[in-house]
Amino acid sequence: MLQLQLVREHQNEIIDSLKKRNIEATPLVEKLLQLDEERRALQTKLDATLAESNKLSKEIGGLFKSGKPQEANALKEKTGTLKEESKQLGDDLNTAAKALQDLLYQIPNIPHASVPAGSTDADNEEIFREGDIPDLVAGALPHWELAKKYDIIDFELGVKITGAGFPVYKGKGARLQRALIAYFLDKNTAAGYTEMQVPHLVNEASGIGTGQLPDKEGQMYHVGEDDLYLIPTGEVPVTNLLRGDIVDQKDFPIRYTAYTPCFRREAGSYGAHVRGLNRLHQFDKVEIVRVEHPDTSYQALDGMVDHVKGILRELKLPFRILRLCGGDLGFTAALTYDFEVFSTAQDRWLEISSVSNFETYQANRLKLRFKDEQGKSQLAHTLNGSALALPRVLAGILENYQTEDGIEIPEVLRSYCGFDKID
RNA sequence: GGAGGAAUGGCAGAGUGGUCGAAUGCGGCAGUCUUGAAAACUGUUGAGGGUCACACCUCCGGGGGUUCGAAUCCCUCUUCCUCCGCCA
Repeated sequence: MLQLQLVREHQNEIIDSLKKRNIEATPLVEKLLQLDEERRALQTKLDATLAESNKLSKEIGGLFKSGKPQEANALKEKTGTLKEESKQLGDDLNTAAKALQDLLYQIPNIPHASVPAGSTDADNEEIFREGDIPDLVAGALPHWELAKKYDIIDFELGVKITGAGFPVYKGKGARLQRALIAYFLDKNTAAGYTEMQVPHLVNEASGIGTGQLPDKEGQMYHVGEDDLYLIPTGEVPVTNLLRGDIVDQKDFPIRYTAYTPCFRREAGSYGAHVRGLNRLHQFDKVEIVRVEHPDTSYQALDGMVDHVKGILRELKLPFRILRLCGGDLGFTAALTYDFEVFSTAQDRWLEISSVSNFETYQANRLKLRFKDEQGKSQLAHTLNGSALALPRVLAGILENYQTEDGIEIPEVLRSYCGFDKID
């Protein structure tokens, strides 16, 4: 959520920036500022009314004490009208504040200056590429064929017990999953991230804090009876650990990592490009989250990008990094880098990590602040990224490491797996 | 799931209808003393709105009510604790 004061002071810059998202925000912003003025006018009026009635109450108390009940009762009459007035003003204020809030929820984050204009993923800007695309044997298979051939992932079995998009990992496939999780967590903790285990269901306040709610309910599984949501990403519970906190500046950087399963309804996405592990309702991910001082958050973002690079290098997977264009940028992000691994057998790039700076957008909803040198509270910056999402990394490994007599396990994972080949 | 108790500032903990945004202690910050530190002493120390700055307003778990006036009384929800039941 944008800060109102910022909108007031930089109305035109904000409208300009939002054009990168292909949003004509002028009417929205104008309405917002108008509501804001209304709200403040109401607040001022209400405050004055309350001030007067507070004053009268004190006088009445004094009169009763000094034994002048008639005079006190005369004053009581007056407070009656004030009470009605303040009740009405209070209701109006709530209505205005609610309308303001609703509108504020509809405005996405302002893209960072470096975000390229554009409308689709075709407009994303490739900023880095590394790794050799392997020459595969003739008849190389996509991962869903490999999964069947070596009996390591069973999609049909998942359909039987739950539905499409809930795969069952078997034998060496299951072990490889566990190995990847352990390996990622080890890499992240070695880089200074504190490992956390967090709930996989969250309440409404958490969903609002990181921006999944309101409006994006449809993407999450909702447990109606208890009004809880299955997390679509570890970002939600991990970032919300600090909701409502005022942290000490000395605590920066705050760095967390967590493994969680992720649950996504993915309503309406079907077709050939979602085969196999490419798009699932339940998948595993290791997330990294940072809370930073505004002055250093972009350095932190670069650090996260380098960290993910390092992991992909060790795994020896060919990858590229994209700077997302305005049209492809998530609602709450100011700047996002996507990592994609090239899947040779599918002959396409697979997104395996997304690293973003949300600046104060989430922090404003979370009320996540810190004390600056002057002792004043300021909103912190929040960032997060995948390090990494498992299914497509697995797909990339299976497809790029296949040989005629089995799938090689990347060097760095062998000690975690306890085997060096799937055959 | 059943019965009872509780929820106050960073923490502990007073406060049962008026002058209480709230005693006191600890912690934090600043200072005095000291070569320096500790101790001791002095001062200071919640958040939000609003204002050029004040004034002023709101907040004692959340919501609603009673009252001229609520941290304090009533209703309700949530959470925590104790006991019972169940249980990995």
